[in-house]
Amino acid sequence: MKCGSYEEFFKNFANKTKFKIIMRLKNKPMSVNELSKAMREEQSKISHNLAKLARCSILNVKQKGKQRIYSLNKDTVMPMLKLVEKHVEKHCDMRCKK
Amino acid sequence: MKCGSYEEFFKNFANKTKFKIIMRLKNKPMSVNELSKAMREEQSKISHNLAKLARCSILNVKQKGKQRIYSLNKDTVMPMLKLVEKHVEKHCDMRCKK
DNA sequence: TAATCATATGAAATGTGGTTCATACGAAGA
DNA sequence: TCTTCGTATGAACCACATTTCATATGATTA
Repeated sequence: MKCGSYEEFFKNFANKTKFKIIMRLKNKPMSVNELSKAMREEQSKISHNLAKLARCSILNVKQKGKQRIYSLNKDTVMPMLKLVEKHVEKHCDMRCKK
Repeated sequence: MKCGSYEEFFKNFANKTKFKIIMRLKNKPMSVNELSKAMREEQSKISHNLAKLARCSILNVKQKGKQRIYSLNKDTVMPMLKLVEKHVEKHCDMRCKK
């Protein structure tokens, strides 16, 4: 990845938009437009965010005609989310939403 | 934890100061002043940051006389860091500093 | 209980990243 | 090659998190 630091890597999980993208891509790879429509967000917003996610190899891209299909790097992301889930289960108090 | 969301949780790793604190506490628990001096940062800065880390149960606190000793929640944090290390090893290019 | 040490806290100032908007680029088909 | 569709990009703007500074609180000891 061209990601310059651990901090940069983690920023991708520390942001609502990026986190939602990650969640969407857990199910299936998607193009920019698909994501944009599914999330009801501007195309450029999604695009900017995808760029940063891909830069840290959290997502992979492949071209398919005019579209770019983004997919999740599950090897890293899935166990990461599991860890946090466990953490929340253990330490979460009433105020915690998720 | 009183941490309201995954995003809030991850913000602690996505910030230089907080990340440095985490790294320091990998070795041994420390008081606010110890950290402050070791990191050459203002006491209040450290204190503010510690508060957020503790709020998400990334750190634990215990009182010891006048001091408050902060320690790392290794159960969650260590495997988390391992995951990212692996990720970096696999995907990191030349520009990557760590 | 006064003084001191260690830490926390609030608000203002500062810094930084995210979104928006306009536009450019690239691929594919007519 | 012109047009259209899909996506990327740059800069200005905005929102929010972080730091700073002054001060308050809590624990301990003389």
